[in-house]
Amino acid sequence: MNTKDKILESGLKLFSKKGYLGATTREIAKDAGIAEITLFRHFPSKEKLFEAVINIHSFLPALKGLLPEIAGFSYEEGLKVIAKRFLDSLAERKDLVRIMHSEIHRYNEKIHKIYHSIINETLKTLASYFADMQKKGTVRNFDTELGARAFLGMFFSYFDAENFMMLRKYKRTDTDTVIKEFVAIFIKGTV
Amino acid sequence: MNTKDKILESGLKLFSKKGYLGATTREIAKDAGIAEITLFRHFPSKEKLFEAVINIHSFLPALKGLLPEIAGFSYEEGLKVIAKRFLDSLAERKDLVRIMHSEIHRYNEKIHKIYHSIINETLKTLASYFADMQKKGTVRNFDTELGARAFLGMFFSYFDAENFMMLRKYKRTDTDTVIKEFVAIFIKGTV
DNA sequence: AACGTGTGTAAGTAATAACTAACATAACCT
DNA sequence: AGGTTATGTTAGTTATTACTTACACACGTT
Repeated sequence: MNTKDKILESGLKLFSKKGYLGATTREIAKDAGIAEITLFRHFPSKEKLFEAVINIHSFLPALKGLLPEIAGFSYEEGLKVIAKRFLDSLAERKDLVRIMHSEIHRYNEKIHKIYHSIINETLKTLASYFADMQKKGTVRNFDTELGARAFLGMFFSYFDAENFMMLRKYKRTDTDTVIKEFVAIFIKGTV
Repeated sequence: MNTKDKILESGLKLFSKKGYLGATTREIAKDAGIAEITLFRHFPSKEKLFEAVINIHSFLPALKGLLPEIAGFSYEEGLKVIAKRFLDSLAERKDLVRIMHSEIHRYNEKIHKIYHSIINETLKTLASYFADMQKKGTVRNFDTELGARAFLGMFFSYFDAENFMMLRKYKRTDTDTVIKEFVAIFIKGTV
């Protein structure tokens, strides 16, 4: 791995562990196994490094291409797949989600934009799925965007509690149970 | 208001706005309208002040005595009241919730306790309400604690987005709509 | 061999932060 | 009146941190 990537990796690690102010450039450099000045030769400032860390892990929502994939599934199976994919996606980007969650209100528009694009795109994907289901007559009439928020909200909140609040009442192995129960509630609530 | 309270108030305000590291003692003192050294005369260190701020606002949620209150209500009305009360409760403690979200990793134990007291008590209240409803035959059989998490998760996530992520797609005045829609989904999903 | 590029080491600067020392003032209690 | 208490003012100290300067080493290319 080249120097720049090492710095980015250590940046992600330490920013997510200690926050933007808590992580020092010295520490990041040390963790990356390079000299501090080398960090500044690659990134003009700590802030630019932070941005780079965020941007480099900014991903296209994995759920976007999901609609065609689940087109043949039943409503229940479709929702289960979406829920699972959503939780997996969050878990993969756990560190990033944590940074954004904790730094978002004191850090400027760039983070906002990225966060928006992640959440909004997911919401829209889901809302359009619901709209399709309404056209087909599978589900009743309801505000599709609110429905999407309700659905993802259940799972995001679960993820949040599980990973950050350490409310480990239900262990990781029970994720499938959670998905099943939440999806069941939602399905009966919308059909 | 006496000096100590002024310091605590400014502490809450600035810690929640800028985080523990981001808020300086000078700034807190200035905001409280006192000399910096007076702050240190009341609190031996910044960390002790932070603890005091957290502890002073740590209180039991108002939802505990809610069950008897909604005993005569319909299932739908009961859930609406609980949702509203939960959202109001979060809104009242907005600053504290924000602190907990951003500083939870640095200060595990204390923040944990508070978080637990707010969320857990609400969860239990709700779960026991569901259990009652199951006994009465109003709702179907489902895991009451998971149901409570699903229900509150929808609203917590909504609150989170509304207040911290600034996903202001729905304005504050629409809260009633959100409650109505979420409750409708949940009711149909559990009856 | 000469040069550019990427890196390291060592030392340092400037700003800021937590926290302190010393002394003054004003209010209140006995 | 005298003493205690809570506060202010001013000017520190000490530690840390983002960021820099200056120089040297190693490597590959020409």
